[in-house]
Amino acid sequence: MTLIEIQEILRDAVRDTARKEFGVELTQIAAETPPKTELGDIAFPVAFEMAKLIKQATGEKSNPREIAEKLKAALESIAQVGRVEVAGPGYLNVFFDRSAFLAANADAEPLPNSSKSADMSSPKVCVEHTSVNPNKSAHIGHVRNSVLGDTFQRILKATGKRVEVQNYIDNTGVQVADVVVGFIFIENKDLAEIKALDAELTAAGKTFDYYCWDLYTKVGVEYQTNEELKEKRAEVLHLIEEGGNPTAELADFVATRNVECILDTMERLSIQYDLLPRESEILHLHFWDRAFEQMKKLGVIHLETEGKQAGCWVMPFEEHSGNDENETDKILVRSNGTVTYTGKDIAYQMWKLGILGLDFNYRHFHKYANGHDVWITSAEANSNEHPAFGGGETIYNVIDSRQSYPQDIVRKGVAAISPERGEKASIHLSYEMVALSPAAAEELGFQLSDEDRKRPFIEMSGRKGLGVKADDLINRLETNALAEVEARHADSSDEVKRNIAHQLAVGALRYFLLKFTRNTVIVFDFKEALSFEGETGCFCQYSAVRANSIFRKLAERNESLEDCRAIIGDGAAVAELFATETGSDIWSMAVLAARLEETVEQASKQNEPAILAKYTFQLAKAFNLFYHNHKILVETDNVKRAVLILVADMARRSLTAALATLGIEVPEKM
RNA sequence: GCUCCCGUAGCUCAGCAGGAUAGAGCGUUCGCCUCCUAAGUGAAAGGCCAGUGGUUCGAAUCCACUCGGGAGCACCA
Repeated sequence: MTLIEIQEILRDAVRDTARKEFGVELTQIAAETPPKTELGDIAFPVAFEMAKLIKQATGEKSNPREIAEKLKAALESIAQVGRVEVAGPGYLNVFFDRSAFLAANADAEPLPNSSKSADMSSPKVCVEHTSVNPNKSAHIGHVRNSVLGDTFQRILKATGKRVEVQNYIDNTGVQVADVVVGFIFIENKDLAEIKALDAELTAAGKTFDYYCWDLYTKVGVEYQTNEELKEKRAEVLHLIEEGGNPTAELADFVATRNVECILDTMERLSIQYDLLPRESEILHLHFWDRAFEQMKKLGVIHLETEGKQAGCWVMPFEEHSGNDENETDKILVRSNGTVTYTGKDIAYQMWKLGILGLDFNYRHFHKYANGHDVWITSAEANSNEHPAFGGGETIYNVIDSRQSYPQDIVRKGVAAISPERGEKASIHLSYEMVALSPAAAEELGFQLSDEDRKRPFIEMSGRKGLGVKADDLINRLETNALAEVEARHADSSDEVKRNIAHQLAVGALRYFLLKFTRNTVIVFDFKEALSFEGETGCFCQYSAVRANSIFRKLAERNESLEDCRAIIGDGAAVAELFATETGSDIWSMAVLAARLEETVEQASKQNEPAILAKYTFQLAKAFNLFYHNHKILVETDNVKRAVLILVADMARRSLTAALATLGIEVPEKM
């Protein structure tokens, strides 16, 4: 019986007793973890609420402690419960039958639902993340998006959801046009020359996306003084959108090469995708026209005939309070007949939900080293063997909080077209940006104005070339980690050492980005991001590595977990052990390890990966303490030794599963 | 002008379907490797939870207002 199951039984018992004994109907019953193990394993502060409800119903005042006493009797009759205490003004503190719990959970799967995620009958959800404009390399702000999205999809899978991961490619936008302008009009290169340049860069160990990063900045600077060049941008943008011309072909090469580079960067962080939907296909397959038809038919959009918006198709949007300058209605089709970004996004969101009535064509894009396939949309139907994409029950869009307003419009627009699915089918997983401290910006070599220097943080900007590039940071982390590994395991092979350094770098970066809750602005600090000590991914990995080394030693001695279970027998001696002070200490490790499933559920429900990150750290810290306090292998009391081993095993399996859900691997040694 | 987010230890952050003594990490000071990995660990110091008022048996947590800081409100994407 898992912890979640026991909790449900307890809740039911509380609810039944409240109804039978007091005539009170409880809807939600809050269960909390007491601050200390001495105060029990689960606490219900429910008697206070009941006293209030009874007073409302009958007008009679009742004593919370007396209510708690009655509930106590009901809960104590449950098999999994050892005893119940009424504490303080009326807390109901439940203590499990510890030895029975250990026997039932010692070999339990820490995340029992995760296997269901591969089952085609499980509900499907889509998670869109990354979506970096394919005109330059990714920076640390993009990585926050990707790590958040990737971790969240892992959390959803751990709860048994079937997940499709999409990375939207805006390959026809102005950002791509700007780099194309740079190649054609500043560098005077044609497609063949760009391909040659790409080959040169690759041969020199450099990357195309880094080259574009600099070129993009250069174009931005040039625009400030060169009006002629700015006019070229509009021309280029138009040619790209139209397609079927040399400029569009050049742009496609540039965008695709950048996508490949960004996918490489993300793969270094264990981030993979299922599908890359592109804006070019949304245009060429006329997704918007279909959405437009539906919206007109349903009357959720109308043609404005007078006023400032005359000639535009607009969607009423009352919730947004406009002022004199900003209208309250949102324009979806401009007076010149072109569709706005928001309009396209509504059509795309409809496709994701499977209510557009159109589909993309697909072709295979790339096979990852682990065999996973990623597909890309295509205008031509040139592959008939592809998985079914889109049509998710719920859609999670990982997009930073600055886009809350447009996301809100998309959600409301889609809900207007499909009221039965409603707004709840579209979830904006918003997060605050990663910014630079003024000091960090200067460390990167940027000149700041006096005004900027006084600001709490400086926003990163791809246009200005201001940002910490993802690969640079990963490289620095790997270099630092390698030096540490070198110092500890000089005799290992280079390949082993590099692999460990890589795993540590990934752990450090992912944990660093996940420990902050979504609505906290991360003011990037090199020292903190590069740290391997304290509250870091490395700390958690180290804890797991130490745990594994215990079991490596055990295996060398030909001892197994089955032996431990045999030693425990009927559990009478275990119950005696858990009743002592040291036993209580051991118990608290076991019960914390058993809370992983509950924590993952909570992180999923609240759309907050940081909850899992914090738990993982807490678990690692608890294990370090456990490891420090109990010398497991040399323990002479047989029963205690067996219990220590079983609990250590629970902890390391929970820790490993928690880390895996965060996208962090456990190195073989550190 | 309107909307949203943030304000908790010297610094960076958790805690916020109201509940037990407000927690971590970094930094500071003093300790711990004959023993399963010291990337570890013990202890100390450090708090009017921005302010005011309200709701409540009970508020860091909910409500209102005020003050600071940030983001957003396009026929841009």
